Amino acid sequence: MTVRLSYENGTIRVDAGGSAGADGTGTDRIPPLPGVEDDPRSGTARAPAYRYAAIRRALSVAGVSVEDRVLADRPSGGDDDLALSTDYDLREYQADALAAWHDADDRGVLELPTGAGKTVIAIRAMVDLGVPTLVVVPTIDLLDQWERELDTEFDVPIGRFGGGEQRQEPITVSTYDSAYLKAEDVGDDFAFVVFDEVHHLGGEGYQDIARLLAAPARLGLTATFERPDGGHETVAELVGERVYALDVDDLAGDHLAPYDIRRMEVELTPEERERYEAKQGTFVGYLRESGITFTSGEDYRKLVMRSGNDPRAREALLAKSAAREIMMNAERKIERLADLLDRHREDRVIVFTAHTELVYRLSERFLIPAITAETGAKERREILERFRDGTYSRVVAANVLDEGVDVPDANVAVVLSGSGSEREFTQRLGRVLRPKDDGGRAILYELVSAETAEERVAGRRR
DNA sequence: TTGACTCAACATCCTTTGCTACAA
DNA sequence: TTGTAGGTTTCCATGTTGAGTCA
Repeated sequence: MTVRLSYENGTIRVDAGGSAGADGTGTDRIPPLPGVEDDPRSGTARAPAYRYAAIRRALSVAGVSVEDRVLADRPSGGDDDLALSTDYDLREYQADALAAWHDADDRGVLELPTGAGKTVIAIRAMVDLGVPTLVVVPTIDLLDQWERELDTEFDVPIGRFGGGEQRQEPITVSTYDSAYLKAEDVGDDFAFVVFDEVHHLGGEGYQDIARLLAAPARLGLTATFERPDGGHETVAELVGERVYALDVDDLAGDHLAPYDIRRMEVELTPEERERYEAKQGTFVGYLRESGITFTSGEDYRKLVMRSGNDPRAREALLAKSAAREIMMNAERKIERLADLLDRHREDRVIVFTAHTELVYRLSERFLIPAITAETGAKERREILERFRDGTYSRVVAANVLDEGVDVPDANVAVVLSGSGSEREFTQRLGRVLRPKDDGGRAILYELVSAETAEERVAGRRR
């Protein structure tokens, strides 16, 4: 018996070759295959495309002969294997990471800190496999960076999905958004897919990108694999398990700058304290009265749902939000920031906050260029360029510089306020860890309002 | 080509206690 | 007596991004 595999709209179609089975599906003699189910509408059996590699393996184990048309139906007829080469030499840990990935059948996630050279490993993997490859990235900025990098490294045209262009080549870079829109059409055109910042793939909609692609070889890159919502388990199913992990401390002092984290507590002013306690009291009081207890973030979502038709729940959430704003934007943090900026007059400083309004206040008060979501692409480029060439020695930003932006190196970071997200914290720290020419240490200051919920928030992210 | 706009998607959003009704 | 679920079929607010549309 021969089983025929082909790609159809994001699925792998499975037909028993030659004669159809008695039930008309043509699948009655096929051994059980991972993810394959009967599809009565088309009278065949099929599985989500991401199961392709597992199906191949199962058929091989069962000793079934296979007529595989999945990747062969590409425009080029499958004859487009690429002769790629690279001049990059991998560092020892990069080579170890790549070897671990190959050992896992060319699947899996590498968790390495920002600045560890994840791109280089991916390029080497592309050279090793020499097959059509799709690279998926979260932002236009990263799209540009990858395109430049691949263009310099390889002697083949680089395709691009995103930022207003839809140009496909054997090696193509795409945003997650464009990949989501095109995955069904191009799902059988690539034998290898690289997901940069792969934690994004845990998002509800983005998961479909990986499901619709047939590419048997899959590489995920991230600095922070685990997601608070457990989405990394889905990522592991779609891309492969985490096969190699290093954290910042494994590389600090060697390939990354040595660093110190200094937490500084500031007191709320009496007026802030009064407002904070009132707002926080409204929130906690509501929880107590309505018998709501928190064991996880899930419970918070339930409260949010409840607020849709319970005015008191809504009032409690608004009070919580106001309390958060008071502790995060405390007046004495700004005074402390003034001291720090004074102390680090000779250094390159990035100030991070959680609220845009505070960014503009700090920008006015200290005459520092500001970057928020409202800052246009052109202006943002100019500010970062001047920060890079030394015209500016400090920048204040909301959450925009956390990820996916090529930020010039700094050696001091001041986190005025942030979420409890471990990812956000790791990314912010990563902004000061590029090795210094003089071998100097990087410093991250974390300003926390004493005796507020912020102490717990700050504890959660570390 | 650029810029302004809208829209959709994603991420974070959290407390220190122990009620009430119902099923097994 | 003990164990368990708890509004049903999302979304209080803010920040950020990419895609698409239109002038």
